[in-house]
Amino acid sequence: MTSTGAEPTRGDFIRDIIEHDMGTGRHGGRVVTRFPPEPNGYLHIGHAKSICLNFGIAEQYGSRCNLRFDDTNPAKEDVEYVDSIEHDVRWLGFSYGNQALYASDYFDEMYELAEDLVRGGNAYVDHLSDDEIREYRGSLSAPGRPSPYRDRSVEENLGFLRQMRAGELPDGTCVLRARIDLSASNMKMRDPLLYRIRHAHHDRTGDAWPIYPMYDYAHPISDAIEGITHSLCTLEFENNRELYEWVIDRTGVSEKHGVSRPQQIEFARLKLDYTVMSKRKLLLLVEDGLVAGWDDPRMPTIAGMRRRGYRPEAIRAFADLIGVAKVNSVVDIGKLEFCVRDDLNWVAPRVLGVLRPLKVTITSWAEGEVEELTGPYFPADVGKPGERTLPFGREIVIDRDDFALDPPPGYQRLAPGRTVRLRHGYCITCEDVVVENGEVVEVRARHVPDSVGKKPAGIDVSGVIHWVSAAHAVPAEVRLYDRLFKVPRPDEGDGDLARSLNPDSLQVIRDAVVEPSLANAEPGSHWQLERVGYFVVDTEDSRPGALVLNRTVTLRDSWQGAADPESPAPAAEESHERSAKAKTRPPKKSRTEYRAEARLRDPVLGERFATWPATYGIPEDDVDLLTGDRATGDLFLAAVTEGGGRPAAVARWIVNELPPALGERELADTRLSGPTLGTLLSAVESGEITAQVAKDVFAEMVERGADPRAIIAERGLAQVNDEGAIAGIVDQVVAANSGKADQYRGGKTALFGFFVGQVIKASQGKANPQVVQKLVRDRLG
RNA sequence: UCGGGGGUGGUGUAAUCGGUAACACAGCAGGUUCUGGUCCUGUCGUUGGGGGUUCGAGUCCUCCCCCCCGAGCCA
Repeated sequence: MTSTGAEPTRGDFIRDIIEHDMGTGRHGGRVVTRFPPEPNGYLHIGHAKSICLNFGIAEQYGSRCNLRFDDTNPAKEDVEYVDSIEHDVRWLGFSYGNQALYASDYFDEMYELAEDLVRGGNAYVDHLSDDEIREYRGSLSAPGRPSPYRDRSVEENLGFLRQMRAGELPDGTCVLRARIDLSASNMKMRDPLLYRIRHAHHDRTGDAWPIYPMYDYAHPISDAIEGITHSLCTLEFENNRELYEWVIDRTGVSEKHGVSRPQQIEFARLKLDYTVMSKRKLLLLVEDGLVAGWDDPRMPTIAGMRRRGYRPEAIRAFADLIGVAKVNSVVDIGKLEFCVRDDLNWVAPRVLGVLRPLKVTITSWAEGEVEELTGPYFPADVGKPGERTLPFGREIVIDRDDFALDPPPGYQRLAPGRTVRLRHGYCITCEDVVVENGEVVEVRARHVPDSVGKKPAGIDVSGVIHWVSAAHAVPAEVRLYDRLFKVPRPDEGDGDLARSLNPDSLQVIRDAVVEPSLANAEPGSHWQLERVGYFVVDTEDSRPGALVLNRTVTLRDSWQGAADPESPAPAAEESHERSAKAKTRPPKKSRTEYRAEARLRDPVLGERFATWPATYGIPEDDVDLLTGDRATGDLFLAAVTEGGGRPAAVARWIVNELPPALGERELADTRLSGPTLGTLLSAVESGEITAQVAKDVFAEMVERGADPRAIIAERGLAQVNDEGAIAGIVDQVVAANSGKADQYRGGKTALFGFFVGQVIKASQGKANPQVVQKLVRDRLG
């Protein structure tokens, strides 16, 4: 396994859609995406997922992904963020042409289109206050009502809009609203705001604009202007899609630019456990001084992860690992750590460093004598070249954790009387210990002569430990980072972030030492301190002579003796109570209720519902489904009375097979007739054709009103019952899948369905399934 | 007058036409190893629940349950 940066990206539902669009030529074979951050905060790992998705698709199709700043709200935005965002995107390894784009570049065109909307009666200026607008908008379960200003003349509206644009009106005086539908069940369509007045200075347009467009207006237009084909956003914008399409449609902006209309596709945003992802909460951490800044190595920001020592390759591998879907999910942060280790394993040279030094005197080694040992930078399995020298002398230091007076079972380190190997060096045997105030302050040991690179004969070596020559040790400050929060879901509960913080998320060790080869390590360089973890030389605080190392991630530690204080999250007892938010929402009406209402409105349906169970002897559940509308019931009636179908069979077929055959169509829009349905079902019941074939025929009947008899006759679709004929197919299938046949005989009986399926498929659905089953069973015995 | 989107192992994501529930992480058990790392092997599952259609259902029909989103002059 290698670092996964170059591995092929797995398919996902978005790429499926794109593939499909390429096939149908929906966008003229083009794929153009965009990443549209608002410059009001730093990018985090969640954005990284979106960046990898959008830019990854562009790379995959050899096309383009635009970086476009959604700078439509000057009150919240800042150039500081623009710079950091551009830097982060490039650091992740993506490029976006010559320069970043800005929604504000399109303000002129947006305004022109807004006037068009007014002229076309599709927008109006509303003088209601914000409170009134909210009130007039209604609620989730009650329709809104129109503003008294909704029906002013085009001329009046145009006049007000131009006053707004000219800066003649103070903030809040009025707004431009789309004129759609105050009773829409989608709240986003209840005459949404398009422009609001903001006498604010904009970083790019200066004071040129006293009005600014809303997201729902600016976004689709920006996409269209740039010729975006697939506009990917997160799930919470699903309700906005209808409005997105309305704007594209009513402004005609795509047609004006001669491009296909962009389509919005939503996917689930990334959630990670043991961290928070919302910009607001991250800002809170920074402002409250809970972390040292946006680039604090504990932050899930790209800047923070970079400083922590994560490489872009790891982040991209992570994005690839977690995939893209529409399910709200929470990713285990261990997966990120896995990607980081998997990446660093191949790039970080191995060196020795001691975090909590314990002095070891090699009593058998002459004072002042130094031996230059050598050690490769990489283990054999990584197989990269390079080595450095490791001076060894009478006095060395080892980690306190690597010595125990009273070693626990399974301890593979140093203890009184035991021998361990010093990594790349001699084996040493502990023969004495100096204790002061109950604490071991020095270990005295003898070295085993001639044990470098050789197994010492007759001596049991407990393990291998890391060490540094005391005389040559390079002092270092080591910052041990751990997850910022101690609970898996800091977002839940009362939301008091401070109380969920992990008090041990940062531990600073000032008296660590590392081997001399690290003395001039470059800021930003990655190292593995063997047996300790991966580290990066801090880019901000490390100085020549004052090394600062950040722990990027620990090594995987499978030693049970290693006390692991991170107790796994107590499986949050699944509460069967509805969530607080769910309770505030009105209940949905079921389909049963809709059908019942339809029957109340239409006495004919009501009568059918009441009498059919007895008249035709079919289950009430089926009757319910047949009597929710006239067309379905009429079809049933015709199939039974005119087509001679058996009522129960007709009902079952209409209930189970009609909806999928219909797809998006309405029954009334098809040429399906009751009598032909009756004919088809009689053919099935008599054994003339198989159910499988009947479904295919039925699809054509729905599609083009075909006559089942004709299709069956023309194509020779009669059911095949002849054992000899079927046995031939069975033999072919078994021969073609001899490996699977062996597996089956070996006990993998789940393959039975596979073989039956293959045979039936080979017979084009005509083979009698019971006969096929019997023969397959006989043949595979 | 409510509407929209979802539910596959502990976790994330797959599964052509309805036809072997797969891959990875984590866990557990071994093996290799001068890192308790890496690597290798094995092990762990009947798709939220019920009913139905079908020779065969994660996939189709149906009822129920659960979760998420929407009433900013935020994005």
